[in-house]
Amino acid sequence: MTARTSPESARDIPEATVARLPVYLRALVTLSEQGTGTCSSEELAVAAGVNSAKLRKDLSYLGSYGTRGVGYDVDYLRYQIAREIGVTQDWPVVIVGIGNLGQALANYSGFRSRGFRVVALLDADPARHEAVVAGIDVRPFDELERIAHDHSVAIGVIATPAVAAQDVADRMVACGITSILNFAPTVLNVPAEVDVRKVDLSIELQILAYHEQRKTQGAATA
Amino acid sequence: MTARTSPESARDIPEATVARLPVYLRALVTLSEQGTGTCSSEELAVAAGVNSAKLRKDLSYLGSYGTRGVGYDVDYLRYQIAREIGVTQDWPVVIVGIGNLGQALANYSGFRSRGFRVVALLDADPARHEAVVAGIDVRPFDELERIAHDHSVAIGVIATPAVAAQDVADRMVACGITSILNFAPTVLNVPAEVDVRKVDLSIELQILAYHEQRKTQGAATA
DNA sequence: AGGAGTTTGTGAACGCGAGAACAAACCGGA
DNA sequence: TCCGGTTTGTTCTCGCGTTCACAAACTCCT
Repeated sequence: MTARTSPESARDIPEATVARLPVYLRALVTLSEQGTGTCSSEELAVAAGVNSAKLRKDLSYLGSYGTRGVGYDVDYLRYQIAREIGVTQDWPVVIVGIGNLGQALANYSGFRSRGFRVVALLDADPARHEAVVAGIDVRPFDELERIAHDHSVAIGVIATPAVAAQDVADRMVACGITSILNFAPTVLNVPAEVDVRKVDLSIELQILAYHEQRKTQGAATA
Repeated sequence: MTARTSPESARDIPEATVARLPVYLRALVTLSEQGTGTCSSEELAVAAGVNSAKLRKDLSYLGSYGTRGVGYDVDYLRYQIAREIGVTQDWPVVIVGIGNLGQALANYSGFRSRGFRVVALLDADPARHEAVVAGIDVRPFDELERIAHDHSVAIGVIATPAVAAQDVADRMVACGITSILNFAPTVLNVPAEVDVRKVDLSIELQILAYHEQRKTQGAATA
């Protein structure tokens, strides 16, 4: 029987809620560093930039970690969310494509502090194999299989040009990587069991441009 | 009278559709470069990684640009979407915070090719003011007001550390900037008329980690 | 010219997420 | 122990987005 009621919550959390949990977690870390021991849903909601009703509903999917009339214990809730997301454990990550963006990612401190450990930087260009970025040697892309196997890597980051991204993704999937964060501006084709999240810098700007155009349109047309 | 039925479509496009239009645009550019003159909704949907029914409904908000029994003229549809988004015009953009990420953004060719022109790179750190990134001088942050005014900048990009982000946002808003793309891992407080879009690298990884944990959980518990 | 085949555009049903509103539960003081 | 004040957890309703399914419209072939 397939774990019909797993002991520790984790039934099925709505996707929209999952996307907000890291935001709550960051807000809690900030509150904790400020020395706040307890906070209400209203305070935490303001810190996270959301509605307090939505926040409470989100947290209710994890369980009842608050106390009515009091609020939430900051450190306790912080741990519970971290455990739910899975950042209490250590996630080995490999980054492929060490251009400007890849280097920025490798240097980003927000990864390590949240349970992600960059175990390798790979690039197909031999000219980059001499480099050391963020204290890590840049290695040839061909070593992907060995590294992924040795470190049991489950998460891969693609920061290559668009043309190379699909090949990289195919190789990653073949290595047993089942979660991919894709910064290349292209649509990746992967098996259904592999999760892909896409971050496209120019798309975000275009969405802003659309709204900006609508704002100024009225004045210009008049 | 406030343009009650503007001649060229643009009634009110659902937010979810707006977010996908840039994806369609990129797929159309790719098809056009491959020499494809016409495509069906099914072909375009595959290229964009979406459902064909959704694609057709999205396009229907712009108008009837297809031909039944035939499909869409690639270049024509491409122009219509580009015009709707607003990338047929030129958008001056200022980037604040020229660390690793800011440099990556400045060098990103996807901006210029889509109508965005980086008019200035600003940084508060004097040590960076000697640098030239992507052919553009890095200038002191204090010049924001002058540059924003001289170039009529409406869109700003924040790539600073989290602690500086709110100050930068405040100054941007005071300059008349009404659209902000925020890469700093913090919640920005801005007036309602200012659009903010957030890109958080570590949040995306955390979402992947959550699903990854769920995948392996069953096997580990058994 | 007419019919078979193809593809768009849209009406309708369905499911998910957001927000309001409230009962249940807790704390502190008398 | 009881009561007022506070805050959580949850129910309910509403609106948006997705998907199905099909009529309308176009092309091509005979």
